[in-house]
Amino acid sequence: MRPTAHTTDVDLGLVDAFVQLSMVVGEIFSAATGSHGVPALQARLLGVLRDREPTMADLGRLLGLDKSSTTGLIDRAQRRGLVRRVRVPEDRRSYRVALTDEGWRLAAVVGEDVTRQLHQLADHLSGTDQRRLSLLMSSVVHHHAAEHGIDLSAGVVANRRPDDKGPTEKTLQ
Amino acid sequence: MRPTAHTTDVDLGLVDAFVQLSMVVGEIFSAATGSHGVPALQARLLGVLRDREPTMADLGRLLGLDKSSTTGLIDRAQRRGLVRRVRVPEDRRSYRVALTDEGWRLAAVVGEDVTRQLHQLADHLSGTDQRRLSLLMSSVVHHHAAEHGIDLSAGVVANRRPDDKGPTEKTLQ
DNA sequence: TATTGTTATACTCTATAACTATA
DNA sequence: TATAGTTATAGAGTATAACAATA
Repeated sequence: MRPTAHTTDVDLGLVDAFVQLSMVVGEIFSAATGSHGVPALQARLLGVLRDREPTMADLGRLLGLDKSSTTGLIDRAQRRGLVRRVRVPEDRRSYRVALTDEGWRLAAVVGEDVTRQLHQLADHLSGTDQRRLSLLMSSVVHHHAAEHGIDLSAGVVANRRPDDKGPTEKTLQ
Repeated sequence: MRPTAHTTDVDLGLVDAFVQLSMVVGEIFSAATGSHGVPALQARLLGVLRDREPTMADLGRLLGLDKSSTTGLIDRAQRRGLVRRVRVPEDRRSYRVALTDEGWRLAAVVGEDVTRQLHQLADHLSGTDQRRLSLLMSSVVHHHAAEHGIDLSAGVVANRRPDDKGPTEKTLQ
């Protein structure tokens, strides 16, 4: 049960390891989505929309954005043809945001790319250490979410099963 | 040597744990630096400058920025009174970027704040699990840096010893 | 000619305040 | 009045291309 040989690297210390890992992951994420022409936040949006068709206000809560920031995000994503605004009949002030066909396509390919590249980040670790790292990071994330009343289900680009097309599969093809 | 009780939280999986942890750390970092009126990138700049007095080109390499982005960053930081441009006599095209007194002061208080808050992020884990997590994340960072020829010494806001005033201590007070 | 750095331009992303339309 | 969303504005951060000054 001792760590694999690689974990004998110099310890950065908890705080620097947090910060530097976070920068590495952020750079990989941005580079992967950018290589498909999708800015990082819009890629995150695609991931969130694979699971739901939120209103603008819902989306602001899920992504932690001000309502005006949400408007701007959806404007830009709509200009790229990734999402559309769908009127809500019950409340004519409100929209639901949904993926377009192009949005579904990009969500899939970008999600696969991000998943593959982030897996490579840990492929030098033993299976045991990979599971250990995953559990410890998950524990930190859950602990933080619980302390701040955050809904973890918002998800990211990478967290969908490949057969899960989401609530609007009728709009596909 | 079994994990502590908390690590029995639901496993997000390696990829989602990477992404969500990276978002949590990024948010904590931004909020901590923002509470002192310092935008995140400028805070990272302060951390880097505690260790050296780089030229604009050095800085671009250290932070992974284009030279035009570096110009913009130093312009903004200078406008806040955090850094100054120092002429290099040997090459009159070049500047060195150095912290001002206010820059040194803010680098210290912001660094302490970030360190404290990021430590809290893992304070529910046992000492053993904290060390394990630190080592595993360090291993991932080192592995990634080695594969991409990256200089890890760039550092972050948090990685200085409190007694290390850096190369320009004569300019303090 | 090559390098250092700036400027012009164009995006993305973020928030505050004022606004419109609907509930 | 309160809520959903947009607009106006301001600023941070990113990059590409054209440029000036120096090596």
